[in-house]
This record gives sequence, structure tokens and C-alpha cells, in this order.
Amino acid sequence: MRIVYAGAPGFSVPPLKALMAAGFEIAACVTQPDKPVGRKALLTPTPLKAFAESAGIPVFAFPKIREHAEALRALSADVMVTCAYGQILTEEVLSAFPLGVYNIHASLLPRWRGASPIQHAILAGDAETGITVMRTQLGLDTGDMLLRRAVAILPEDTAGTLSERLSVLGGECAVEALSMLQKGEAVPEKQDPSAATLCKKIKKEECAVDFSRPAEQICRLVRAMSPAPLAYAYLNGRLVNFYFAEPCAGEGAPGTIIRADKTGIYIAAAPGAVRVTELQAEGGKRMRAADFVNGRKAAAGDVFAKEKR
RNA sequence: CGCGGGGUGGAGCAGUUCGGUAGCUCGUCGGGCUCAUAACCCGAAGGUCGCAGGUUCGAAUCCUGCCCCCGCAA
Repeated sequence: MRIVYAGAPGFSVPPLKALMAAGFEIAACVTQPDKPVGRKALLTPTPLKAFAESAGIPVFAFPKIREHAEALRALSADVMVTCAYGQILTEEVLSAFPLGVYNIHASLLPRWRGASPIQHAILAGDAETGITVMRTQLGLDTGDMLLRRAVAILPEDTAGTLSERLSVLGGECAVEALSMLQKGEAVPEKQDPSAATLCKKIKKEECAVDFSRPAEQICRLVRAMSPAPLAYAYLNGRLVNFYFAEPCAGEGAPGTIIRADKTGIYIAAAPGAVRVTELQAEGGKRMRAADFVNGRKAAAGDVFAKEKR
């Protein structure tokens, strides 16, 4: 079985490795064009491109894949597998592969169709999420499902840790799904549209922490946005990004630090309180909340605000 | 030249305006106290103050160049 693999972020690399390890032939990889990254705007290849090139796999970085259906067809692959690729496919692209196009999606479809399923699963407080391998149709993540597998969302999970597990699971699922497909044993299952939910790309504005909200929700926001783009609030006029927070006992005026020591920074919410254990301040590196406290940057009585003042 | 913050014992910071014996919180090591402790008490070790050059009797501090890290924006 000859495969064209399309993806871009780090999440899409493990599944590719799994497919290779399972003996599938990778005809080529398709990814997003190199993009300027960082303050110096250095042109940076996607993680998938970096890996594929090191593995000697031909890489195409189409700005618009829909204009390159012919090039894809010329690869004479049986299927295309996509994983967090980030571009909408067209009929011409789909028809370039005799056995179709399959997507590795990081949720239990039809829940969390769209761009940020991992973050939204955490944000919503879901007990579990998972991987769905589905046949790609023109609609957004609406195709028939070949395989679904769940993983529990742990209280200490961030989008980062959950993403790692899902990525590995995605690889296992991809191998299994393609094996079924190869043997002609695949049994596509329709999605139930009434159970569908859609999630869009996360905007930084959505990451502002409002401490007048319940502690549980704040912690979900922090964990869902960690390690990127990061939930944040302002302390004494400085931006502080949160990497990890968990609900804890305590009460006070929302946003007020009720305790700050080597065990973390305790901030009042409504109701409840949250304990921040890892953060990063404007200009500083990621650090344990205890270190931040040691440097006298936060003390009981200081107040976190949603807006810079 | 997109805007801005920063590089000081292992960690996080103060000190730089107005040059003159390098300080704080924490950690580490040793000792003590306690049924016990992320608690407390006593003591100790540990620093080329990012790099290079310059000014000066003397530079973490002033001047010049360079390297590196980070927030925002893209």
C-alpha cells in the first residue's frame, strides 16, 4: 500500500513514524510552507517536513494543495493519510487517490470536529477523548469513521501531555485502519450529526483568565492552553502566562493572591481558588511558581487582573 | 532595522540613576528540635556579576562592539 502523508505540526510526526514502522510505503509527504517564526522571523520548516527530509521522503509544501491535484495523482499512491494538515481538501484532491483520503482526528467524532479538539475536550471537562480515523469528505471532519479509540483525560493533563498520548494512539489507529483497508475489512460507520460539536482555532483573547469564574473552569482553561498559547492574566501590570493550575481550597476577592510560597501561588476565584504551580512572566523564562515567589514577584495580597493596568 | 523585558553562587531576584569590601528568598551540605512536617532553630560551602575591549587609582555599576534568553506582535 502506497501512501501520501499530509501533516504539519509535531503531532503529525509519530503517526507517520508508526506507518513507516508498520511497513507501509510512504510515497511522499505534503505539508505547509515554511513560515517565519520567532522575533527574528526565521523561515522554519514544519516538524513534519523536518522529519520527512531527514528520513529521505520527498516533501511537498503546497501553499494551496487544491491547485496540485495533478502532482498528487502523479505519485500514484493508493491513499492519502492526513493528520493536522491544516488545509481544506477539494474533490480533485480526494479523487487523486483510488482508495480515498483518511484523516487521523484527535477526538471521538462527531464530538469536537474542527481545529482544536484536544484543547476543547479539556476545556469542556470531558472525562475522555480519543482518536478517530475517518474517511475524508468535503465537509469538515464529517466523513465516515473507520476506527475510534478513547483515552482518559487525567486531572493533571495539559493539552501538551494529552496531545503526546493522542499522537501515539493516532499512530496505532492509523496502522490498524489502513491494515483493515488493505484487507478490505474496513467497515465505515456514519457519524451522528445530532451529536456533533464544532471547535474553532483558539484565539489568544480567549486565554485571558477571569478569576471571577469558578476555580474548576479556570484550571481547565489553563490546562487546555498549556503549553501553547497559554492562559494569562496581569499581575502588577506585567503579563503572566500560566502553565499549570489546579483547584484548591481557599476564598477571597477574585484574583487576589491568598497565599504564595514554595508550594505555589494560591489565587482566589469565584467560587473556590486555584493553585498555580508553573508560570512564565513577561520577559522571563518558564519557571516553577515557587521560584517566582522567591524572586519576590508575587506575594499574598497582590491581585491578578484580566486587563493590563 | 516591528515593540519591549532580561543575562549577578544550583534556582528566582535586588544592587546599576549618584563607580569604592557582592546582598535577599529558596535550594544544597552539616548539626539541633519535633510523634511528625512543604514547619522551626544554628552553622557551612558555593559567584570569571553573559563575552571582548575601553575610561578610571578602582567597574556588576560608565562607554563601544558581540553573543544568548524571553514576552507581545507577525
